[in-house]
Amino acid sequence: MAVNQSRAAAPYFLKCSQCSLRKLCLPDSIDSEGLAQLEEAIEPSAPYHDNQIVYEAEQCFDKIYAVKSGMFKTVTVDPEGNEHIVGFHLPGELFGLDAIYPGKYISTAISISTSSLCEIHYSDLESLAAKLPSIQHQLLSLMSKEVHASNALSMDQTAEQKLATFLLSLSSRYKQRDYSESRINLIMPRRDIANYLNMAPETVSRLFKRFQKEGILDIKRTDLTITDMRALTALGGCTGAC
Amino acid sequence: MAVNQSRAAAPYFLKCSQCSLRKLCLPDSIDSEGLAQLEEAIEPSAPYHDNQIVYEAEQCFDKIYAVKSGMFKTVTVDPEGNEHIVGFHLPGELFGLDAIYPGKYISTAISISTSSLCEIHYSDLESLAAKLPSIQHQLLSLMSKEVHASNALSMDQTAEQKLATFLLSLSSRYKQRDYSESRINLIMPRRDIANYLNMAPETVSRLFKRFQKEGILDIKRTDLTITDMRALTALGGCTGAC
DNA sequence: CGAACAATTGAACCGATTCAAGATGCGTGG
DNA sequence: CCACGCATCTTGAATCGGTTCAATTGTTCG
Repeated sequence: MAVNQSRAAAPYFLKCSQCSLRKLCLPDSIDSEGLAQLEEAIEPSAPYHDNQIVYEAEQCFDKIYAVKSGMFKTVTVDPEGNEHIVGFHLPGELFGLDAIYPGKYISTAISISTSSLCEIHYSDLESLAAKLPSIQHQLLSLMSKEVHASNALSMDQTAEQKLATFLLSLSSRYKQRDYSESRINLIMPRRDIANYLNMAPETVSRLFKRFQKEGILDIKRTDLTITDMRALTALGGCTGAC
Repeated sequence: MAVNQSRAAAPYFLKCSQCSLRKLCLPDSIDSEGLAQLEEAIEPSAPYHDNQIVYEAEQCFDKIYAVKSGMFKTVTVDPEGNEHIVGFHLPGELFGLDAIYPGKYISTAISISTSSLCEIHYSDLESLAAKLPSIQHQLLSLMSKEVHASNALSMDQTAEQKLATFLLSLSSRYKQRDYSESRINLIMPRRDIANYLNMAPETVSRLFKRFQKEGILDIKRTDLTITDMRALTALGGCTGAC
């Protein structure tokens, strides 16, 4: 069932003033004036249903987004028309930052389930960052983090390692937002997981089966329970920075 | 011969005040006072010989670096002791930015040939960025660019596509710095190219041979000449953002 | 219930790696 | 200046992980 879904509706994310964008001020900001300015700049968006577009590739870059609930994916389309999923975005995470350099979105952002967002104009965020060092630092830090995530994915790994690392990543990201780290709702289809990890859906299926046989996890459709975190970590190898 | 090497010694890079870090102010800064402050913060480093370490993984993060001449590589080592090359850094490029988030270097930076650097303390850069919006923007823009580069590498591609894209990347990066875009000095060993692209050195060798047979390029040891840029671009597919 | 789509499973296939050998280039010392 | 030795690069043949193709089962929803 919708394990995370239900948590996503928790009070914490209900008011935009408390959405994850506010965390840009944290952990060290005591500047309440700046905090107020930040909250002023943040706008809640209308709720999204399944498979709705937030922005499209090539579109002019103006805002960045924070996930309040549900899940989003960002996808690129190469000249031959093949889609490639660049990332999944969980509650509490930002997306759209990769558009800063070209000044236009390079990917298309799409909701995966019933979801909600907060938005902020990037120009507002930049001027706030100039005023508040902690925001500037958090922003740069976040970008740095994204570089790591991308680098980790580009490492040469077996399909087994990639899937293990992917699950561990989801687990730790949910944990960080106070969701369960062992029970995860994989709302995205297998096809999307496979696409993101650059493998065939069949391979994902076979691996899930093997992991289950080995007692590492328990999966039924979208409902995943990690039963042996230690074993999964061992498979993943270099989980984080590496 | 050392095609790029000789260019690297051109006057433009001789004085640190004109090294690539200064470009953080560009293209739009007219704030000469800020420019002076930036130049103040930048320090030239002693020259590096082949295979010397700039910083090591796990070391505390304090400075970022700009390549003045030569070439550097950043490498990570996974738990099993396998090295992985994260990037090559050409004259005019920065490295060390991925250390912002963890607050420590996650890779080891090593000179590939006789090379030189400029350094800047990251704390100085952050405070300058807070004062000068153009620097802040350039910095964020650069980070955004790095995300793209990593994402491009993590795309599912054949060995052929990856090598073509790699060569095109080198070409365009050299071109951007006013070096030749068609004649490139591949000072790094085949082993390193292969490692960076996640393939076996043998595959790199075979591909170079094929590219040569197809009249796309002319390579002898480290001396590469791209003879058919159009064909190479076609092979590369989604070169840039994708 | 039945149609449409998603996930699973099995068998053939292919790209790239691995292993093993040979060729080439390069620095060193005679 | 040539001969030697070491390291890198190249080349060929066997192997393997993962994909592709094809068929089956399972799930969702009108």
